[in-house]
Amino acid sequence: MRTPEPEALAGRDARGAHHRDPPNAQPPSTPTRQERKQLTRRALLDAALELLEQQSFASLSLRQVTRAAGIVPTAFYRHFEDMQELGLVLVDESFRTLRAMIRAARTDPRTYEHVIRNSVEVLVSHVHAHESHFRFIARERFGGVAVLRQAIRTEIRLFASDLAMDLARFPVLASWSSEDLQLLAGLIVNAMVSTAEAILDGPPRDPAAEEEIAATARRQLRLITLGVPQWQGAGRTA
Amino acid sequence: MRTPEPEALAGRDARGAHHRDPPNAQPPSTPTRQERKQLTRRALLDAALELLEQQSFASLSLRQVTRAAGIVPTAFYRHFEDMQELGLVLVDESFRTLRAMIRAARTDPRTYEHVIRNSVEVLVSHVHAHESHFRFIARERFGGVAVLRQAIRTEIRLFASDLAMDLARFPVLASWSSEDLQLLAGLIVNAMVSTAEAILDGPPRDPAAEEEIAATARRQLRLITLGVPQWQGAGRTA
DNA sequence: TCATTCAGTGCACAACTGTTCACAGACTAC
DNA sequence: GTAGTCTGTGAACAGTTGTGCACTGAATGA
Repeated sequence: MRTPEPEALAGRDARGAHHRDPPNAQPPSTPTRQERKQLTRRALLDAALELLEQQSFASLSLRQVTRAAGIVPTAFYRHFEDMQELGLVLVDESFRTLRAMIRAARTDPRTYEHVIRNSVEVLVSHVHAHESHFRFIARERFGGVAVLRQAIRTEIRLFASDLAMDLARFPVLASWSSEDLQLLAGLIVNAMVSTAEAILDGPPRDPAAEEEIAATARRQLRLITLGVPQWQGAGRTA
Repeated sequence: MRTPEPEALAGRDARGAHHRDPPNAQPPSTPTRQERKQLTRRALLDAALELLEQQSFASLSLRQVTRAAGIVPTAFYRHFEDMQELGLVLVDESFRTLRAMIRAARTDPRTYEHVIRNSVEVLVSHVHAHESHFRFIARERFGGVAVLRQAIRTEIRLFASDLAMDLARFPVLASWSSEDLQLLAGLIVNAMVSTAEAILDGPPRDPAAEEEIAATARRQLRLITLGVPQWQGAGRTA
């Protein structure tokens, strides 16, 4: 007599469609077949993402996802070969937003102080805007599923390389070797990652606690940048 | 017809006994009942630890553990109430070795350079000596099991506080507020954690790659310390 | 208009899970 | 020596899992 859960397919923000539609807000009254397929695909991804806030990917079952998405288990295979494939899509999605974030942060590369303040702000707001994505990444970075771990690691490395390139545009860093730049970028990425994790692990909606996390992040970054002018090859002898 | 796997109870290094025995190498020919209980308890913990190298705790089943330990599933309850309880014991064990590590590292607090070199070396060797413990911690720090996450977080916080106290003994840092010391300690712990994770995620037994990780760690720490003399309250305005 | 495509259904199966219970038998305490 | 304690056993349970298969019926393209 088990009641099917019809919540998902209709509910949730189903604005995941990639196709260009006229600036007409309403979704088409009679969606095409492909559109409806994309819709349930999104429903699956969103359902997984929501479930992943409370458990890790390794313990997430195909049936849980389909149940939450409002379809029958076997229909899953119309969209993904595997749970693993779904996981990889989530990794990809998550880093897409991350890249959007850093792109936003590097628009104004004036002084350190500006960049720090700006970057931390952008980071915090983006973490909130994509909480489930960030939580997913944080959780699976060292999680039990090797494929996801590897995918995430390469993405983070790419991210750090991007940052290193951006850093090279600062006058103080112009003369640095790319190796040293990577080092610095790695340090900054570490700080940012742990900041994101602190936000996610902190109290849910506590602006004060959050501002303190942000302040700590700013000060950490500042402390790092204070060492920069003193560097000039001194570290290479370490 | 399923063949029971008798490997575990006898095999593995079963030197987990806490009782004082005479410097007689041989284990007693007829171990007492409590001793044998401790032995299978260790077998359970070790089996779990070994399985956790390839999967996360959330996906680790009671039956897997008992199978690997060579006992029947129901016997598990003679030792632990729960899988969760076993997990908490593992957290405790892991941080016991971590604390031993920092204690070893702080024996020689002379100059930065010495301490950095020394600490990194100690870190690397300890990570290797207790690979499975470290991997377990890294994996579950943001894993799917809330209780473990919380336990690990408090332990790390304790660890950072310990470090902050140690740092206070350096002349350059004598005048720092405890808040600033915590900040610095947090930064260092971050670097060390990510170093440990890099070692665990790197190629298994590649001394060259590992020395490079260690070198990066040293340089990261060095860069951080370079900022320290410049600090003097400058960061508080951030 | 009609044949085809295909997202979603429903049933089935074997495998695995956590936990219960009564029981065996070796160690322990008296 | 004997009664009791307690670790490990084995069968059984209800529940969940991934996946194969034949199916339905609506959107699709000719």
